[in-house]
Amino acid sequence: MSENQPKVIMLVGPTASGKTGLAIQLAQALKTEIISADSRYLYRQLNIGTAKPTEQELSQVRHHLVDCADLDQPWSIGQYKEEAERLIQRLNKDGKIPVLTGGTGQYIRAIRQNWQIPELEADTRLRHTLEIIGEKIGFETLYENLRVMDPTAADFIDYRNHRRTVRALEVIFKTGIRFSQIRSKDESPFDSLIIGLHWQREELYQRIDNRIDRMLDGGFIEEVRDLVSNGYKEPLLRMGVIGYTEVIAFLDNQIDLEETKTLIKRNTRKYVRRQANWFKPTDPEIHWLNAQDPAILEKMLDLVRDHFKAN
RNA sequence: GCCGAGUUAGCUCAGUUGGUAGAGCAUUCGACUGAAAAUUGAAGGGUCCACAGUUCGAGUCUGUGACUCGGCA
Repeated sequence: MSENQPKVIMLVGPTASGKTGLAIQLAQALKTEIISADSRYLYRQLNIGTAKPTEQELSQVRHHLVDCADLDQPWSIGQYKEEAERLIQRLNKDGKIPVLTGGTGQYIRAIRQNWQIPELEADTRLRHTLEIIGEKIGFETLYENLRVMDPTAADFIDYRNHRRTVRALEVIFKTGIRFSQIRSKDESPFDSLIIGLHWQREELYQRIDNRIDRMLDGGFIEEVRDLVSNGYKEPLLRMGVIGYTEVIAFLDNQIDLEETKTLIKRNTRKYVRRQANWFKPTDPEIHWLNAQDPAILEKMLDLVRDHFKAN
């Protein structure tokens, strides 16, 4: 690793694994700051249901990329990567090794693998049009069109995945270039230490269940009711935020409270399993630590020392 | 005690006129380049309550037993 490579500590793990608290402790010990890698912490309007760090927690250590967007102006992977990388650079200039933490695997991987993301903002109208066409002519036919224009992209996109098919076509139509040609990976410009928090599934599921019960008893329903009355129902449903979707159904009298709880728990477990695809036990770069180890903070500090001592 | 209904995957249940079984949910694994807490693919898992009988062949028909749930006494 070269001397001038900006350094970053990534703290990853599934939802409810304890990242928030440990990141704060770690950042305090290292006198540094936290960069969130959570696609739902970005939005000011989302709080209890996303288990966002509390005011009190946020005041302990400087956090970045939390509460920086509005629900009606959603961020994206491209924007996230740009901002996060800028922050990593800047904090390094101040002599700090930032702690990048969050559960959005795509964001983390984009930085780790230095994804070159097509610089093309989402065109909601075009997407909508393509979806309508897909429904008319059949998504298989739409997909066949993609195969003709960009066979490579068709190879890595499942024809049943409408959303990805539509995005690929969107890029092709708007740029005239094949989707598979504009996206790429690159060597990471950062010297990163990646620490993962490991839990047994059963225990994690239990923690999640408890956390959801606490959210629902702790004002989550009121939070969603306020959002709905402030006109955020549409963006919330479109975005598909676990918890919010189910509570909206509850407020609309489509399901009762018991069912709401069950559904949120079920969907959160599914999310945990999807997250595990981004943070794999077999990933050679992730230093997995047992999340329940009482000495975990010391172990993290050891890892930091060992990893960065060379430079 | 009598009458009725039932017993099939971890759970809830399908299973057509007999040809050794399916769905949803759950569980597990995978994909992911400007919506990603999104979107999406795949897999594992059943001595079909037990025993006997009819039949070339029984989850399916017959008998007996066990258990469950209703109703009546």
